[in-house]
Amino acid sequence: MNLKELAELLKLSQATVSRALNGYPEVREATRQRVLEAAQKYNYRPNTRAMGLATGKAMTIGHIIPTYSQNDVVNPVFGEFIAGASQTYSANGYELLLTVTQTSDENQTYRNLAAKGAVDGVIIHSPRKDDSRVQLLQDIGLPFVIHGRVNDTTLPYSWIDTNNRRAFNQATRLLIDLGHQRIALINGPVSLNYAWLRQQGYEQAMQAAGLPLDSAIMIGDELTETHGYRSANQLLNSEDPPSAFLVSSYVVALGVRRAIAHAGLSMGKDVSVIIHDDELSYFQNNDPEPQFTATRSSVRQAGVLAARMLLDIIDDPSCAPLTELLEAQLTIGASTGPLLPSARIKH
Amino acid sequence: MNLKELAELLKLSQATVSRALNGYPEVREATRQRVLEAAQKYNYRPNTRAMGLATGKAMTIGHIIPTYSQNDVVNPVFGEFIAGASQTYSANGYELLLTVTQTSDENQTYRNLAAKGAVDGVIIHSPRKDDSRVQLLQDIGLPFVIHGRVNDTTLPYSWIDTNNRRAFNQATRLLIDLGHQRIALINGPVSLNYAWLRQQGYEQAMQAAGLPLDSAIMIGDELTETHGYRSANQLLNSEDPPSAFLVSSYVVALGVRRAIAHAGLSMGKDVSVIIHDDELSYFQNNDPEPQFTATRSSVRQAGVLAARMLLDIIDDPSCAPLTELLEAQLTIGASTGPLLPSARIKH
DNA sequence: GTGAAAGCGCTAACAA
DNA sequence: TTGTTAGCGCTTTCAC
Repeated sequence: MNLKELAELLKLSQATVSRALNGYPEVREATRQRVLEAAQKYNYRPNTRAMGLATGKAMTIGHIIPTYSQNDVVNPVFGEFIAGASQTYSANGYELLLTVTQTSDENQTYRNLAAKGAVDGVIIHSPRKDDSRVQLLQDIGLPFVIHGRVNDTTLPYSWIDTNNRRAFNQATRLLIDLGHQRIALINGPVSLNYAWLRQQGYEQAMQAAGLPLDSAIMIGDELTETHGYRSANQLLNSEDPPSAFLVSSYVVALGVRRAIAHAGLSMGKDVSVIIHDDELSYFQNNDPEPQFTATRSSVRQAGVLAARMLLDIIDDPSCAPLTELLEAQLTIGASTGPLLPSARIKH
Repeated sequence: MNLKELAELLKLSQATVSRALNGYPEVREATRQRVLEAAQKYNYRPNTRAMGLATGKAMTIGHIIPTYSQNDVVNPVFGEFIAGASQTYSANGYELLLTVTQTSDENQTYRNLAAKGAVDGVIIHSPRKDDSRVQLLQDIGLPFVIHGRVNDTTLPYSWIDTNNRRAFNQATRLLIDLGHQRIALINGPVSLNYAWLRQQGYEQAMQAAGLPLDSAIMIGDELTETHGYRSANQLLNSEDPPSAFLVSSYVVALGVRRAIAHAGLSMGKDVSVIIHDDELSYFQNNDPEPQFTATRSSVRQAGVLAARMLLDIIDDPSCAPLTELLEAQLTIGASTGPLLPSARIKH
């Protein structure tokens, strides 16, 4: 069923039917009712492409997920983030176009998307510390919001991010308070800005406590179990093994735990582990009630907000960049042995 | 830059330029070269919507992710699956439209997508044991492939799935071989078919060994850490606690481990745990070399294949349903104490 | 308050 | 081999 057929059926012009459907005021109320009913009855939906052609708007937002290596792993939080964004989109009549792209040809990806007129704006994922996409998108004139931030740029842009630096600063302080001096940081790839910020938070806490920084115990790589195992294994077998691990992502932590078990050490006794994960985290301690909070919902909320921001920008492209820094809620999962309730990090 | 402008620039008709670009044979080679160069130079990309309108094809595939509760969790494997599918799509000039929908209005979602002409076909995720979507999509006439299978239907349809029943049958057998008699199954929601199949595999292995089935130790719920903790905690504190856990997904396993620690038990000694996870898994034992295989790549591969199948169906709608059953590769992660190398499950 | 007609950017008959 | 023309389904002036 298309407009023409619907109009013929109603013995009205396409124009009137269109106006009635789109809420234009000049349509007589009785007519509108008639149109609405018929549309309902015949399950009429305006054709997206035709509408887009006529209005010049795609009513579509692109989400672009870069993969940095051939078999790169997709960040598990994407699912939640996108679920949140999707909610905002459908509430506003937008659709979500997902593109997975290799870093090598990512510039082309953005250019194509803009040139094809496939999207009205994009959300950028996994920003690097120094990311040329900010410049590129501003050149193209495609509205965008970054999920995360870029470090090495002076250009203004819109973003939403969790406070990674603060979260890691606090987690490091917690381990220091527990008496640890040699704390390993098992991180994501430091070329990605979130990992860089996490490292900064760690470094600041260490320095503030007068503890030395040792690049040998700060290891960044893809968020895989293998990374966790290899890194922890290597460190535990080194001359001067750490007494604690601060780990990005519970997937990596699975590997760290395995290495600890493999070394015959007892977690929470011989060695402490703190996990930060955007998606899932909990306190592991001896409370009778589980101290658990999933932060999945906050990642989803970030998606909702990011989408909202982007739609606002599209509405008013001249508006100043929008930014949003979310404090991580209870995102520290710990297996530290003598973890005291008072030491718990609330955000 | 659009077709019209490009054609004027080249002093050719739009038709000729279009033909040159689309590889029609009747264009003179010299002309084609001229067109191709100009297109390249001006970074011309045909407008997707206009093309779609003219051809009647959307060149877009929809992926629909149902959420069953308000704050349902998005299955972490979606990311990998979609990354794989995306690869197939871009190689064939298709785009990926992602929709997250509530189960309550999911029928409308599919109807809308079809009526709006937004997609040429869809991939269905998270099929239920008895899923009306098969019937619905066949009624609508929208080509589709299911990621997973539906149990209670006689209708033919196309699907790709991992062999969940077999994986859980083997995992259960492994635990039985290790001497366990009371094995708890901490599963996903049994209304979802994958969980149902996993349960079947478990039940068959138990029955084949002459062991009783006890519905009190088969608990299905959302794949969250909380589910794992609560279920395991309850079972460990019951009159007749299990000596082993077979767990769907490592996220759930995190909770199970926590409950075990909380009960003062030692994992792999007092109690055994086997984890099955489509996305990530490994053997945890005492081998010097980590026995680890990530199956993320196989989920991604499933995405590649599913997309390929769907495009084939769209090409030839009259073809017979395509199906693909993937054997899980080393998808059992174990923490079983006396796990012998010979007991390892290869697929 | 409603209709006729032009046009969004492209493809595909049909002509030449 | 190339050009002309008529749509694809919708919105939006401009008349009435």
